[in-house]
Amino acid sequence: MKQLPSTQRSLPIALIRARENVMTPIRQMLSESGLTEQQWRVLRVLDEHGALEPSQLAKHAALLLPSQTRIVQSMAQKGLVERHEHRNDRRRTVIEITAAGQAIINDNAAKAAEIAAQICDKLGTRRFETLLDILDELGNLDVR
Amino acid sequence: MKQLPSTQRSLPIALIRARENVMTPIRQMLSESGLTEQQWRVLRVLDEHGALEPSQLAKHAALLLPSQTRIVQSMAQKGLVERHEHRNDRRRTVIEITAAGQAIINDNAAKAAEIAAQICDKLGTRRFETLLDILDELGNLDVR
DNA sequence: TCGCAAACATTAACATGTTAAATATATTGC
DNA sequence: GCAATATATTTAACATGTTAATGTTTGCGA
Repeated sequence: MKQLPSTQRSLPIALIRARENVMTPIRQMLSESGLTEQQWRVLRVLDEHGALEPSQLAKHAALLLPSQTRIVQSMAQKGLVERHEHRNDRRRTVIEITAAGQAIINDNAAKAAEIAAQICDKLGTRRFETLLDILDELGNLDVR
Repeated sequence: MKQLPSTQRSLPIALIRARENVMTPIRQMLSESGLTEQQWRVLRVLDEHGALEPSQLAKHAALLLPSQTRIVQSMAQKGLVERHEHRNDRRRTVIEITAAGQAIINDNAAKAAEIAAQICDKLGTRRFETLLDILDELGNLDVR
């Protein structure tokens, strides 16, 4: 019978720790704009892909729909995004970034890029790319 | 000026996706015992290290203390863990797994090991070990 | 001995994660 | 044209994540 791996060598725990550490400087940056990391992801995805339907946005931003619903609601209240309904098919709604949201992207893009670059440097570009490749594979594994 | 990386190649998002996928079968297993993944981590750490003070437990289980306080409280109510106070130094408290908690570990250890082994297999042992190494490094990076 | 600082831990408040149930809208079959 | 179904989204309820504020206890110095 297989042995349970030590918690020191547990993949879920290692993923949590890595994420926690990586997010620290990003959260620090975003707190000055009053954004959470999830709100920042929403803005970045909308900036990158343009207006999206909720489910597409959720896939790109790695959010579950119930969370995203709340997040988009509060962001709409702050004027960072807008919702538009399709005329004929009322099931379809798209979410779009506003000028105010775009401004936040513009204000923080350089610093965010620098933070990402620093992590890449400290890890080494080769290891960094390897990590992204394996994580991508892991995210697409059929775990059943 | 550096470019913001595409969200397709964003480390934080990749970490989230990977974790989400890895946790799916584990959550499925735990739901039958009525445990959350965090409660499972607490049990595993206590099983592995014996009684621990709150801050030590939090480090091993990758939990923030406020979350852990609530989790341990609810687990104590269910009889899965117990708190013991030091006689002389009332600042010090240790948290210990109970027989009922130990039973849950024993009931699920084999299946949890199998799930971990499957992921290792599907990714390939070599890539799996590389991933753990890089994640560990990333978790210990000084990100400032 | 009194008061105060340091170290931990808990509580509080709000945001998000997670699962299940409810809603809404279009499509299909009759 | 209407009921049943399928799909997409939102609500609801509870657990956890995150940061700030509040306790609590001990040890130290005036």
